[in-house]
Amino acid sequence: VFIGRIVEVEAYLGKTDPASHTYRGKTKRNEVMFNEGGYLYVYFTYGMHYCCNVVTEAGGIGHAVLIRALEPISGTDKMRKNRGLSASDPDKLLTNGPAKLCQALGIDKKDNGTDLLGDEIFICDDKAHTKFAIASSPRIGISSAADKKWRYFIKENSFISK
DNA sequence: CTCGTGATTGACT
DNA sequence: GTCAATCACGAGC
Repeated sequence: VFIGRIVEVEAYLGKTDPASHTYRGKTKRNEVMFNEGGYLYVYFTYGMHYCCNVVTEAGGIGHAVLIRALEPISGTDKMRKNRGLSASDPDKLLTNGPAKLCQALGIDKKDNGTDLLGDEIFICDDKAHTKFAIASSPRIGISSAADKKWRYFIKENSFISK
């Protein structure tokens, strides 16, 4: 079992956001994003990578939050194995990027559409870590709407991607 | 250390 | 045919 703290995310706002997969409407690939909030949207990109998003808003809206980085808490040995890293590599290499964290957690196509209220993959409140500074910046790896600062991350956390 | 490029699937024009 | 919300690796400073 894996535990990780979410330390970096990006917002994708459907029809109002040219960089969103759902900007041009519903397709077979992005249909999960049009579910009601609480589902996991996993997409495949660049021929070799998976990235995971948490669907938000009501059904039919098409908004989601891309999980860009985690701070590994538990299960790091298994994550290291999934990533093909050696024991001497630092933990920050395990999950400091959207495709890396999916590989570390073993998330792929089969997890697309997973109900986050189930017992396989879920998000919970972090009671041990409530005080932190949140910073924002332009999103990474996109070519449109680059002026929108919709990437949010925990300031000075060493497990973010940049 | 930074920078440039190759890998390679799926959906849309 | 083109483009995409990326990463790893090798070359060169």
